[in-house]
Parts: sequence; C-alpha cells; structure tokens
Amino acid sequence: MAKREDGKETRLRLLNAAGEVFAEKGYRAAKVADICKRAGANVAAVNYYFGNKKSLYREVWQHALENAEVALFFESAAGSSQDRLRQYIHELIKNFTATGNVGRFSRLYLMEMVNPTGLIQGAWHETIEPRRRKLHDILRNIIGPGAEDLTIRLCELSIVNQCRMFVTIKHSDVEYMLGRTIDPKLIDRLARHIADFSLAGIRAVGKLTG
Amino acid sequence: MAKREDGKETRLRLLNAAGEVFAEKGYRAAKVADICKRAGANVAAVNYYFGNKKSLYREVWQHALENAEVALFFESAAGSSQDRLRQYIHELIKNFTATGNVGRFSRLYLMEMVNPTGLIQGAWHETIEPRRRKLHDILRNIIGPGAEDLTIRLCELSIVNQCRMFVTIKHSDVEYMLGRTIDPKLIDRLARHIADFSLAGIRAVGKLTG
Amino acid sequence: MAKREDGKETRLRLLNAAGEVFAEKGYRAAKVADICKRAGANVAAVNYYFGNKKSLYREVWQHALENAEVALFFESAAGSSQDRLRQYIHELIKNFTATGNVGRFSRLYLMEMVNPTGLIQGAWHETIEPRRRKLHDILRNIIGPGAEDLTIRLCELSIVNQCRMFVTIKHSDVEYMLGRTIDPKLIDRLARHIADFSLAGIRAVGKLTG
Amino acid sequence: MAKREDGKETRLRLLNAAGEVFAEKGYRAAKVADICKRAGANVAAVNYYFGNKKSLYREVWQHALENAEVALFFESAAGSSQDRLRQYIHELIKNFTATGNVGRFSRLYLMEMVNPTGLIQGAWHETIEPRRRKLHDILRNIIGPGAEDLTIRLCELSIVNQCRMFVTIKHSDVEYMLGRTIDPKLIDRLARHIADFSLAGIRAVGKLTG
DNA sequence: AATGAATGAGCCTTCATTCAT
DNA sequence: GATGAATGAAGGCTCATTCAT
Repeated sequence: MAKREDGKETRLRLLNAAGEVFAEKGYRAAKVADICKRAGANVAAVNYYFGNKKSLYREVWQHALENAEVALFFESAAGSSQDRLRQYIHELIKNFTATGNVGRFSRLYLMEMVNPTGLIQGAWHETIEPRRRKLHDILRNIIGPGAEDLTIRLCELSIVNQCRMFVTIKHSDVEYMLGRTIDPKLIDRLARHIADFSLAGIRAVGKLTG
Repeated sequence: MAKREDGKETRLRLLNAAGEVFAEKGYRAAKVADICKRAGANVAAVNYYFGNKKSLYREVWQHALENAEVALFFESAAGSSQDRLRQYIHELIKNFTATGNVGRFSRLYLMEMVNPTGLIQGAWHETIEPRRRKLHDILRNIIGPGAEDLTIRLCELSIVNQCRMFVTIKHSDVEYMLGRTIDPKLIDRLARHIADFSLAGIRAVGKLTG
Repeated sequence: MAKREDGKETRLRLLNAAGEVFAEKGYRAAKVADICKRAGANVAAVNYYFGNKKSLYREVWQHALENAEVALFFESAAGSSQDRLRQYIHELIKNFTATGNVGRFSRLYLMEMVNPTGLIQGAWHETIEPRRRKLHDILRNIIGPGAEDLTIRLCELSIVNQCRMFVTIKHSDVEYMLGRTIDPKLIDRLARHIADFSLAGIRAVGKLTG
Repeated sequence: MAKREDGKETRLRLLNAAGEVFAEKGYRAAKVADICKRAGANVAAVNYYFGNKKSLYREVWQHALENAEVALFFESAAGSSQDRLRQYIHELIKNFTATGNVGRFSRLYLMEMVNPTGLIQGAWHETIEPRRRKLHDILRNIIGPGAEDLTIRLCELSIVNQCRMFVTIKHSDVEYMLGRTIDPKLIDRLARHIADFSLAGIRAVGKLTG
C-alpha cells in the first residue's frame, strides 16, 4: 500500500483490471474510470501508462496471449489419435472455463468476434492458427489421408463450436438447457460427451467422403 | 415525406430500424440518433413513440418474437425422426443465415447472450423453450426412451452450438477455418455435415447411456 | 429570451461569440465552454450546431470573410493613383481598427499568422489575393511600367506592414511608442502619415529600379 | 548522461529548451513535458528548478534580456545619421531573422504582443525603451530639431513595423506576396528596400511638419 | 401529433503539478 | 539533489433525453 510503488506494479494492476472489465463489458462499454478504480489508481493512470484506451486494449490482448498461450497446448501429446483428440477437447474446455487470464481471454476473444474493434489485427490470427493446425493434424490422423480437406475443416468447426458453448456459459442458455448449474463434475461429463459425440461424427463423415 | 402519415407507420419504421441497428451494434453501441435517421424520423421520435431507448429495445424483442416467421418455426415437420432432425438443423441454420427479421433476430439473440442487458427477462425464455422442446422430442425419438434425460440435453447443446457458428459467420474465424468465403452452396454443405456428424454422434452417446 | 427560438439565432450568437473569443485568445486557448457561455447557450450547443471546435473555427472564418469582404474594397475607386493609394490605406486601417466583424477578423487573421492552426487553408489565400492585387495595380500605376515586379511587391509589404500595426494596437507597444492613447483623430493622423511616408518611399525606390 | 552534473547545467538546458518551445508555441501551447524532454530532463525538473511554468516563463525572459547579444544591440553605430539608420534597420532585421537566442527572443516578443500573458510586466518596457530611444535619436538627427515629437514617433512605428514582417516570415503572407522563398540574398534586398523606402519617407514627413 | 432546438450527464484525454523516495 | 510515479482539474466531445411549439 505504499503510495509510490514500483510503477510496474500499478501498470500490472491496470492491465489485469482492464482485462476483467474489457472481458465483462466489451471494448466500447468498458469505462476507463472503472478500470482505474478497480486497479486502485487515478483516472489519468491509463493515459500515463498506456497513452489511451485503444493502446491499453491492445496491451491487454498482448498480455493475455503471452500468459494464456503457455497453458494452451500440451506439447507432449501422446497416445492414439483418439486419445489426443480427447486431450485437445479437454484443453479447449479448460481454456474456456478457466478463471484468471485464460478464461478471461476466451471471453475477450468472443467479444472481439461479436463486436470487432479492429484494434488487434495481428494478434488475432496468431491466436487461431496454431490451435487450428493442431486440431487439423489430429483429425487427419483419425479420418485418414484419403479425406477431402474441407471435410476435416468442417469437423474442426463442429468441435470448436461445441466447446465454445462454455464461453457463453454465464448468462446463457446452457444452464437452462441442461436444467442444472455448472460444476466441475458436469464439465467433465460435457467434455466426455463432446469427445464421444465428435469421434462418432468424425468417423461418420470421414467414411462418407473418404 | 408526407407530414401526416398514419403515425403507426413511423412507429413501425422505427421498430424495424431499431431492430437492424441493435442487431448490428448491440444495445449500448446503438445510437438513438442513428435509429431515427435510418427510420427517416426525428431525433425525438424514439422518445415520443417509446418513451426511451430501453423501452424501444424491449418492444423490438417483443416485435421480433411476435413475428410469424420466427414463431411458426418448423411447424410442418414430418417424416422419420432422422428427417425431422435434418429439417430442424436446416431451419435453425436458415434462421441464423436469413436476412430480414429472422437473421436479425438471431444476432439480437447472440448479442444479448454475450452482453446481457437485463432488459428482456421474460421474452428470453419464451424464445428458447419451444425450440428446445421440439429438438428434445426429436432426439428422444432417435435415441429411444431408455436414455438419460441429461444425455439428450447434451445432444441438444451439441447441435445448437454447431449451428450457432452461423450467427458469428461474419468477422469470425469460420471463413478463416474453412479457407473460403461463405455462399449458399457451402451453407448447404455445412447443414448436411452437421446433420451427418450429429446423427452419428447422437447414436454413439445414445448407445453408451441407453 | 424565448427558451426555444429560431435556432438560426442561437447559431448566430454562437458564431459571434466564437469570433470574439477566438480573436481574443487564439484557437487553442479559446474554450468551447466560454464561447457557449458568452452566447448564452449550453456546452453541447457547439457540437449541435457545428459538430466540433474545428468546424466552428472554420465557420467563423467563413462568416467573417463573407461579412468583412463587403466593406473591404471600394470598387468605385477613382481619382489619381495617389488618391487611390490614400483611400486604400484608409480602408486597410479602418478594416484593422473597426469593431465588430471586420476588426475581429483582422485579429483572427493575425492570430492565424502567428499561430497557424492549419484549419483554414482555402479561405486564407482567398483573403489575401484580392487585397494584394488591388494594391499591386495602384502601385504599378504610381511607379510606372518600367519597374521590376519585385520592387512593387516590396512596396506592398512596406505598406501592408505599416498598416498592420493597428492589429496589435491593444497590448502592444504602439501606444507606448506614441506616448498617447489611440483615438479616432490619431488614427486619421496615422493614416495620413503612412500615406505620405509611403508615397515618398515608393517614388524613391521606384526611381532606383525603374 | 551523468547522474550528477552541476545542477546549474540542467537548469540552463531547461532555460534554453523553454526559450525555444515558448518561442515556437507561445506560453499556453507550450507543454512543460516537451520542454523537459528537449532539455533531457525529468518531467518534474521544471517545478524543481523554477517552481512552476509561470516562473519559468519569467526567467526565460529575464535570461533573454540579460543576454549580451540582445542587450548590446547596435552599440557601435557610427557614421552619418543615414548610415546609422541603415545599420539600425540591418540590426533589427538580423535580430528578427537570427537563429539562436536573438531570433528566438524576437518571436517570444511577438508572441507576447499578440497573446499577452501578463506575466512579464517589467521586462517588457526594459526591452522596448532602449531600442526606441536609439531609433528616436537617429531620426531626430535626420529630420532636424524643428520637427514635432509625434512626427518622429510615427516614423519610428513605420520603420519598426516594416522590419517586424520578418518575425512572421514563416507561415505568413510575406513569401506569398513576394512570390519567392526567403534566402539571405533576399533579406539583404529587403533591408536595403526598407532603408531606402524609409529614408525617403522620413524626409517627406519631416518637411511637412518640420 | 410531431419536431427542431437545446441540454446535462458522463466519457476520454491532456497537462501542470505534487509526492515519496 | 533529482526523479519516476501518480494525481486533480479541466477541456472537448457524445448522446439520450427534454422542452416549447
């Protein structure tokens, strides 16, 4: 609570506060004043550390990517392709449901998808591409080399969009549709469901076009 | 340009304009002035006809829900359960990709999901429930009476969330992942993919728990 | 004092108030709030009528040019070239010392010269050119066709810059140097002085280069 | 980059930087942060060394006035009165067009004239008076003892205001009116022009009132 | 019944200044 | 003695809303 601190610390507090507020409200609706208040700093702090709201937003993405990316991809994936797909889905869901940087980032991501700010350009594809590549390879292994590329891509979409339900899990119809509240056990069940459901789906469409 | 129209007509134009703008920008980012301009009405028109922005938003939802196109949604379903599921998916996608009231409503719906305004309470469940009921019945028929209710609900989510990718089709990663732009032929392909993928998935998880 | 007036009236009041404040303080130091207060309007009035401060500034120039220009050039100039020069100088000084639109414009002009805003581009040369042309022709007549063009242009500058002292007459060293306060009689004396001084000057340099 | 310089040195760098920035932008538009950056000092340096922006401004004037280049201005004038006038005009113009302290000071002076800060009271007259005195004596010699004092003062104004065109030489109409860019040769030509033009003017008005 | 005029509250940003070290 | 951190006050702009006609 020292009055004049390291400076990097206040900056970090602002970054985290901004991450939360942007994730909750979206870029436009997020108020600089709210961010500062949540970080325990003055209104002018955002300008002091980041220049303006736009730059702050970009830095929040940068920060989120740098920190979230770490947890994102199990490099040591092993086992059969089926096992790897299960692992992938688990990771994806964990990513979407996580608290802290990772979960927040997922929400940030959806916000940007629904209400594009046009402020993050590069970071966007840097985020998507490696995830997509990974999933693509797994699916290719499961379906076999004979399948159309489009078939695989459609499977990617089916899987990613099933997992994405977790992004909107709050305030959404997910809980309503399941008739119960979300808890870790249910999340596990969902992950298994998506894996089973998808593996069958993949095989089915793989046969049709392979 | 008539100075004295019916009065109800201006009101309707405002309602439509508001639907468009809210769907495009979301509640907060939508500007009353824009809505009025698009409706060819005065700045004060919104407040004159609807009291304020919030009431206008509620009326837009009400209007959308009362709209026959949305409400009568897949009444005429017939054939085997598999066929009815295909029809359902097609309807859902058509709904999401349609222009005019229907597609706009879908976007409104997503906007509300991501950025809840807390203004529409009742209308929300009125929308979801009948759709869900319908899908539930179809799935129950396919899976059989022995299955857990939760299993069916998970399948509902899998299907709905696959279809939901169309809502964010613009500015999203869908086109990026498919490596091509969306056109009617591709939408058809996607619908078939989701149906095939899901039917296989349903059967698989049905067996596991049934 | 009607609460809701013509609208053009408030706009005009803003335009005049802005003219005064910009002339007194310069573009940057002029406060929108001050302008509005002086015009008896709300802070948002500037945005309502002119969009923003910059546009207001441009409109003030436009307005000043349209109104000042009327009084600016005696089209019916007659008499010998010497007489026309005297007339020109009188006009110029009257222009610089006038109250209301004309005098204010001169100050605006000087402000722009010292602290260019880069906002008025076109209006600038439109202002200068006709004045310059007129003086140029008079001087050419006095000096004779044999003189270098540069010589004439130097005489233009000598005259214009002598007259320009009136622009800075307040807060300046003019009163201090003259040892007395400015009054209409003194202005007359100054005009005669500048005319006599300049006519002799013109003839002298005309001989040298002619 | 030394952490421990004399301390006086930083102060001096600030003074010079401030002189430049104030001259370029005027008091209000000059930013403390800019001044500090240009001086290679910390944002807090101005307040540390000078208390606040106002005091810094006053010290800049004081510094400029105390500066030998400005104060010793045309001490060594000799020759006939005509020659001394030519010298005076040359000095004045050199002063206005000079780079470094002197030219900067001229601009500071004009800024203050157009946009009085009310901060320099005393220094103001200290600047004007000795210059004026000098010119006055020269003119008195040329015109002769019989002339009205007012006549001489009017001539002073004519000369000073002709020379003053150099202060606003950038961004002004001077280049536009001359139809060419300013270079040392042209400045020389202008100095000669003003001298010739003025000498003739002086003699003419001297005769009229003498 | 309908509208152009006008406003107030709130937001982002700037900047001189202060403070703790 | 000097500085990076932090702040408060104020300015420009946006926008939903209100008012008089």
